[in-house]
Amino acid sequence: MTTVSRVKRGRKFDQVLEGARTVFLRDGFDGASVDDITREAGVSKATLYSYFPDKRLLFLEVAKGECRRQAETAVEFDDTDSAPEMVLMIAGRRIAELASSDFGRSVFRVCVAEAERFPEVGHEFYKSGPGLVRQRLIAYLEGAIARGQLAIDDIPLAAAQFAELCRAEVHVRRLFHLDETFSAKRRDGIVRGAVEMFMSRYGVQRRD
Amino acid sequence: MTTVSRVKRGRKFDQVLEGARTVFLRDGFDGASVDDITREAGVSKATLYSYFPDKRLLFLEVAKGECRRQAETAVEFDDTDSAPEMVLMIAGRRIAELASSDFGRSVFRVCVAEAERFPEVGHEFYKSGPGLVRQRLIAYLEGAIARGQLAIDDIPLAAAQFAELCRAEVHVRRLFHLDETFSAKRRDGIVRGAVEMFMSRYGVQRRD
DNA sequence: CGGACAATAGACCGCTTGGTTCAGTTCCGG
DNA sequence: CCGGAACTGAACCAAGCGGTCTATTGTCCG
Repeated sequence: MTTVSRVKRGRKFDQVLEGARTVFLRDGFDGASVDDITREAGVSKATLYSYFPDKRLLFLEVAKGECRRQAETAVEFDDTDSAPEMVLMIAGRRIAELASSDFGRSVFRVCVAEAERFPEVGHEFYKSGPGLVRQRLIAYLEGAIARGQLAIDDIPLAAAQFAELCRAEVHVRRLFHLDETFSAKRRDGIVRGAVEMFMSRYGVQRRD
Repeated sequence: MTTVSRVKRGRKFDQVLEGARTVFLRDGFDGASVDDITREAGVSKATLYSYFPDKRLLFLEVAKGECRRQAETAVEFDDTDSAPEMVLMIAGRRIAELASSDFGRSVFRVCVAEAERFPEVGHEFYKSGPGLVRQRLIAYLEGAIARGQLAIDDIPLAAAQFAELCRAEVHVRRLFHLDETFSAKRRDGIVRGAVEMFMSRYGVQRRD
């Protein structure tokens, strides 16, 4: 049971955080009023302010939490023994999925909007999103090179390129509401294009 | 004393727009107060409101103007007869420059932040930025294919891929303040990587 | 030179915001 | 079932907001 430090101080702590999450991701920092948040959380203002000294800190807490959630959805590389085409296809799908999801879009939007005012949010976002993906891709690519499956000189660049290719169009068009959804099919086409391009540049042997 | 005998109506119109531009790009829509803008513009509130009925409309005007400015800086393709490597290298440099410039970053940030509240701003941004680049790239690629310089099946995808490759890392790292500047050298490296990748996928003949 | 009139500065208004306070209510372990 | 901590709801505050209004300035033309 979570009886240890749980019940100590704050029965409604999670409610507050959850409400803040909803409202901040929907309306941004300025767009969200504290009253909105309390209403959404089903909690009184005094309760909210008993947990968080001010709106700023509450926002930072939420933002960091969302970045952590984002990190959890990031790519992982398990079956590193398969052909790079397969591994990259699966990884690319994850990247494209996040880029086109409502969650990914909201977090991105809010972090971009507030990165000037809250630089730490910007860093956290990068570290838990694009940065983490990049890092894991690099690790995989190094392995694949060692295994003789790929030939890459500038590994960090290659990692960035692949990730960027998987987000091509998807990200931007979702951000600016040019497409409200991306079908798995359409996403797959883009990811396949990314893999083909990547392999034709860095693959050690041609395949038809 | 003003030696200028100008059109009476609108002496300070440009001042207002310029001040609004500065403040909106720096602080966003909510972050910018009308008083900030008048102060920056060196103009009174009544003057501002004699030109624009409200803050919303002023913002829209500024946003559209910035998108237009952005469009002016977009790639153009003149010397379409050179080798694709050269043409793409030059185009890619332009893309990477805009992505890493303060101007490009500010406009992007503000448009992302407000695309929810002002959908037209989002559309305008896409149309005058990534969309325009994409469109011109497509036109160029079609020509290059006709000339037998390239072999591409999905042209729009290829265009998106190239643009995205040129922005790899640059854009994201600037957005979230991981790098305050990108040297021309570093940018060139990324663009060169983009061109190499693009050519190894879509070039009709291999070159070493 | 002077009267008409548009452009201006900035005081002003109503309203919302973030944040505080407090008298009372609910919850829960002992 | 008691006592104290957690929670509530509403009232309240100062500050700042977008937007308006008026008194004043500057300019043009007869």
